[in-house]
Amino acid sequence: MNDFLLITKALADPNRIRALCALKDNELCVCQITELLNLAPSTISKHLSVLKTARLVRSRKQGRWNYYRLAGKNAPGQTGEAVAWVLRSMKSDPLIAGDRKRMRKILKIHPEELCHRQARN
Amino acid sequence: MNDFLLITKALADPNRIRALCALKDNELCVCQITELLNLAPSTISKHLSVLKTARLVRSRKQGRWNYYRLAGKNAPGQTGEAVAWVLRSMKSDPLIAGDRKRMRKILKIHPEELCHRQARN
DNA sequence: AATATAATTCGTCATGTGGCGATATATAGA
DNA sequence: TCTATATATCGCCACATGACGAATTATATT
Repeated sequence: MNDFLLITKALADPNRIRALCALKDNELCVCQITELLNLAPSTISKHLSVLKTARLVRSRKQGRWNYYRLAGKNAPGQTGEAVAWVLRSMKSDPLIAGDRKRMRKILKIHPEELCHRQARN
Repeated sequence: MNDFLLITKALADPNRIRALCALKDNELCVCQITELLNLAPSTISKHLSVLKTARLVRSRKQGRWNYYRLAGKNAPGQTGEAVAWVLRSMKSDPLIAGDRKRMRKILKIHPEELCHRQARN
């Protein structure tokens, strides 16, 4: 029950759903998700930690960058199933579709350059 | 996205999960769920309205009693799928198992008698 | 019509949660 | 070693949410 509630609570926020969906096709670093959702980096970091605690995402540190990716379908417990459910449910969501479009542009910018831009603000 | 968040938010509370699971095998009135969860009737009513707004349950009024049941698998949108996911996830949960056991006893008491008892407290 | 009562709605309180900026941490590069 | 910087953590605030009891609503019974 506890693990299950970690998952449902993690899924009960629109920005976390958007982040999950953005991770569908790409492994992303914090600054890329920050750019997509237009929130403070600390907020994004917190959201990602909630998703990670629920085991919906995993992360990999490479240098100064922390890359997040979706938990695979072979993930333990109900997490793989949960991720699949979210992605299926959001398949034709207009907001998510817009995010996908914006993400394509963001992906063309190198993460390093992206972080530089954010630092200037 | 909005409908989806109604569902995930509805599922992000342990008492609502317990109520959903209790409805798996039986249509129940408010006083029966109140007896199971040991909360104020107004609290139960609110929880059920949250579940209903998310279309996870339906209700039927019969006299003074309001009976709630799970949304069927043919429910619109993602609700049928969501209910099935919850039930599957909770299949071997000890708290839910205890609830099932207690619910068997509660079901032996006629709802009318149950409400009378609660009124006395 | 008047009363009793199952459930809902409302008002209130305590707690949880999302957001931010400031600070801390860890790592790359000079 | 010292500096720069990508994230994470912390402290704070505004708002959302769960709980209760009181008041309201709707319906059965007298």
